Amino acid sequence: MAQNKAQITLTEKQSQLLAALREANQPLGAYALLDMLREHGFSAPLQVYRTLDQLAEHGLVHRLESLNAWTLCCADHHQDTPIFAICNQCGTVAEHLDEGVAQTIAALPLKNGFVPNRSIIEIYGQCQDCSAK
Amino acid sequence: MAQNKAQITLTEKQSQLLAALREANQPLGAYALLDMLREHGFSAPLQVYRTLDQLAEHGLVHRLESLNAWTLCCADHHQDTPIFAICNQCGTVAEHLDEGVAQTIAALPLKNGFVPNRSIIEIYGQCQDCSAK
DNA sequence: CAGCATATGTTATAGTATTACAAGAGCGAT
DNA sequence: ATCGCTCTTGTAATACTATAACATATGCTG
Repeated sequence: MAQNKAQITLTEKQSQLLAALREANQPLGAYALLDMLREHGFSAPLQVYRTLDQLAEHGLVHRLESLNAWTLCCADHHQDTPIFAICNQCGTVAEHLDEGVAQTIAALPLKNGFVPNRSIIEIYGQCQDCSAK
Repeated sequence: MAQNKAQITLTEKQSQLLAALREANQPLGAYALLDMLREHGFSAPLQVYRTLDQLAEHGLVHRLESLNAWTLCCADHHQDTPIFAICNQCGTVAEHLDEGVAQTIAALPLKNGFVPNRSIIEIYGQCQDCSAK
């Protein structure tokens, strides 16, 4: 799935989309991205979805299933399941990696003969910054 | 959130919706439920969504965020985070509970000052039945 | 029963994602 | 070079999911 990011040459559209996500500093939906990118050659939802799929293939963005939104990958993981911590208050997302947790979860259904191949872990709560206020 | 299920008196609509989910034996989207329930007094999406919300409040159904679909709660957990194992092939969902995993996950972002209050864990793979074929 | 709060019904619309097909770009074989 | 093929990109239309806004009904309390 995820490739070595160093080797990747991005297309213009892919770069633009990454820049938009970086600028927003929080997850964005496909149509929010479209609005930001209309002046950079994006004119229809499908162009956004295709570019997101391409970036996700390269492991550069992740989809947050519970938000219908997309966020930058902030780590250099490959196989590991990312664990997202999403702040209810400010909306920022932190990406955690914990091989132990990922393996424990992957192994859990295995007890019942279930063979896992993709896990989604999204945790809602309050981030440190918002707790301090 | 989830109450003692023994005490709950269900409305007619709630019972019908639960029966539909039970019959399907797999997660269903709101509009699929609507189609099944048109002859039982449901005539608009909002009626389905409201009933689903009520049942979810009582802990009788869960929403699968990555599928935009709903499934019966098959256990009698209260606080614990349910872990869903979803078969890519046949679409059936098994609900697992593992306090250890739930706590490990809940504690993970805590290291960074993040205070979690709701977790979503959905694992895709192949179930035992489908593996055997 | 009047007045209020709560729940339910109905219509319209917002938000998210994909299908279907047209048009162009790259590439090997003749 | 150009034909035919494949792969990618563009565009329009539509399907799928969820909620807003308002009307109507139901039930409780004084």
